[in-house]
Amino acid sequence: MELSSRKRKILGLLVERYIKTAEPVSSGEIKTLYGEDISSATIRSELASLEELGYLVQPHVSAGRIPTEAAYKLYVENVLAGEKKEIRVAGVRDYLGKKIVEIEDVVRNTARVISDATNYTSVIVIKNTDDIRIREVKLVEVDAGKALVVIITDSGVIKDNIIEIPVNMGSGYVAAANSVVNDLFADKTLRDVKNASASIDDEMMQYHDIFDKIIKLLEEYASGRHNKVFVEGTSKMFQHPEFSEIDNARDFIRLLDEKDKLGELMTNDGDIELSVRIGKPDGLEGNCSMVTARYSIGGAEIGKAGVIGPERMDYDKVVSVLHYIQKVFNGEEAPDDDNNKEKKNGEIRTRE
Amino acid sequence: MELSSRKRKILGLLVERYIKTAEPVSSGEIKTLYGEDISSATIRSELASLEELGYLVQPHVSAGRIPTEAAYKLYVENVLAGEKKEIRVAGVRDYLGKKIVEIEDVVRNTARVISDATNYTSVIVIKNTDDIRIREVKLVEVDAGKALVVIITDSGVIKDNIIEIPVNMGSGYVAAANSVVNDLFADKTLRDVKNASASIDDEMMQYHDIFDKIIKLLEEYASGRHNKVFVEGTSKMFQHPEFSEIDNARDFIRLLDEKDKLGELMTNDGDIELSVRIGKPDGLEGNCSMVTARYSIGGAEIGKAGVIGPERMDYDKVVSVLHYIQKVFNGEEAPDDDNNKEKKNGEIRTRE
DNA sequence: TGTTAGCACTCTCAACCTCTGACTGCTAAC
DNA sequence: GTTAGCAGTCAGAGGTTGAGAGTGCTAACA
Repeated sequence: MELSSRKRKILGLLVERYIKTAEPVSSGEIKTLYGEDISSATIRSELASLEELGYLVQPHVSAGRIPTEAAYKLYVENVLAGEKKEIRVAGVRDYLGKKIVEIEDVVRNTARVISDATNYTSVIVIKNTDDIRIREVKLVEVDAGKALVVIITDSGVIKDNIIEIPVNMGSGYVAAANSVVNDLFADKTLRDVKNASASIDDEMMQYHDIFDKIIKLLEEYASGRHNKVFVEGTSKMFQHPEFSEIDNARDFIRLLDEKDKLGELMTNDGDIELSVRIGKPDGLEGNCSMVTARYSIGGAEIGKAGVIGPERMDYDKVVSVLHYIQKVFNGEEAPDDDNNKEKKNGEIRTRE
Repeated sequence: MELSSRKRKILGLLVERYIKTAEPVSSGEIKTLYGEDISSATIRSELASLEELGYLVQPHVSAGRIPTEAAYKLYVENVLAGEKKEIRVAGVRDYLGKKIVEIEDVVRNTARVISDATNYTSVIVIKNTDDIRIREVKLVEVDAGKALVVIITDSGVIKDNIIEIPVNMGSGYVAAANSVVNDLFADKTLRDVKNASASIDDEMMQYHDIFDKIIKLLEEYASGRHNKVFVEGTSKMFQHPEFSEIDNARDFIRLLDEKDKLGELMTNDGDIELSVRIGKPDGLEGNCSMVTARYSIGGAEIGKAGVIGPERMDYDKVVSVLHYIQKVFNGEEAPDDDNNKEKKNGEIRTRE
């Protein structure tokens, strides 16, 4: 169904207004915002028609209209199709200057920056993909019978864990195992390694046990069940009126609290560069929306960075911030001029 | 001020009742709980007197009484002085069986167990103390000019971080630095190391830079500003009626969200084995109390494990659970019999 | 002097009403 | 197709009322 240009403009104005005020928008308000001369009665009949099409609802008969999820969807399509505003965020590039750093620190900082810039809660998942290239695997003896496994990848140290090793094997054992393990793993992707696990030859049999353990570790790592999830700015939710509703607040906190589910939810949106999920239809309880961006360091996908907030989210701003962060991560530095273009009005273009 | 035995008994019953129901307790209710024959009028006059002493308040004139923070304090003293119930928690000993494991996993698991057992939100802080003994420091070259520092202590791998190292120093450089660093650091406490940092002799000067960086890292680590804070079971708060009040919920979430402050708060209670902080007088906004227990692995203090919940918290249960966890951590396994003693009644004994 | 029964009093809470203001949908005219 | 005008609807604020809960006080009693 193709919306008329006037309907699109009215719907766009209404969505933006509602995002700003969180109050139902009346025909009179839109008349003021519209610019050209048009009566509120005309707008009312357009609103009635948009309501029939499923883009608007009235909380009650004498109230203004609020957008439905369908309206947000249309609005977001428009935001994504349009040119992104450049919202440059202070402090990101500083700590990203040094390329290889402890990845968790980068992530935590980034999450905080995103949350502060958007005023929403931000979530970052370090995705455990098969495609990360292992640069080196180190075995470090830590205690009798225990060794620390450090896996160094293209994008930093992403995993360290303790495995048990045979005791009383002589002083050279760990060093030898180290070297053999490295031969097998270095410069392969996790995917390669998993496939190669069958082809261990006789000479290596004495390290079989260690191989098995490391491979198990890698598999567990790659399976995605151990996604690391970082949440920052939880309390920012209370700045938004929908979460004064205790039920919404509870659903929101529950979503963040179940980190496994959250990680799963964030990573299961396929190969989309920037995905937006809105409310119940997308599986989000408690009047929530979620915008997630895939991000990479040096070409390899590392995970997802996202923002969780009310359905009535400032998608334009959030998309811009995430887009900027994405660019910085990929090393495409943002231009240095400061003239942030403002969109003229909120007209929603339907996709042809 | 010494409370009469009857006052103590009444106050104890009232506190326990209120912990259970979250409703103001009336004189009639206490009459039922009291056992011996006593009229509600008598109880009323005792209640009036306890109110005058600051142990009780009335939400309004025709309501029952609720305990003040002072009353909780008295109650908690009684709980702490008494014999702890043995609340044995399933699942703790399993993963604690293996002594050296990735410490973060243990902590996360423990936090979850505590939260599930108590039905409150649990927090664990890995405290960065000067007293942990360094067993070994490993330098692992990660990239040109970058090395991973792994510090292995008595209680596991507690810190890993990346430092920059000089480039183009030849293949043996890192290995040599490794050995020199180890000579300096191995088998010392963080405190020792900090004091020794001045005494670097000439022969070691070429590694001066690396020393400095590692020491800086250790200092930063020991300064407590980088306490690692783990929170589990945030959404459990919503099971307790005080957090239907949106203001309380907000204060609670804010407390958990500011991890640095929270870590500071948890570790700044001195050398007390088990500390209880109740409400505003103890610096907790939003009708919160916090019970924290010092815990150690193999004698060395690792950090604090705690529970955060409403002032009206089941202190008895929480203290018991934390006490049990503490014992398991210290390797004193709990006895295997199942007869959990129930306290007879809630009489509060004032300290002599 | 401590304890008790009885009663008047106070206050909350829920139900119910009314009034006002906000917006709408509809209609008739342009 | 657009508009002015108007009747209709509803939420929310404010006020009233009655029931229920629980107290404090008093006077009598052991």
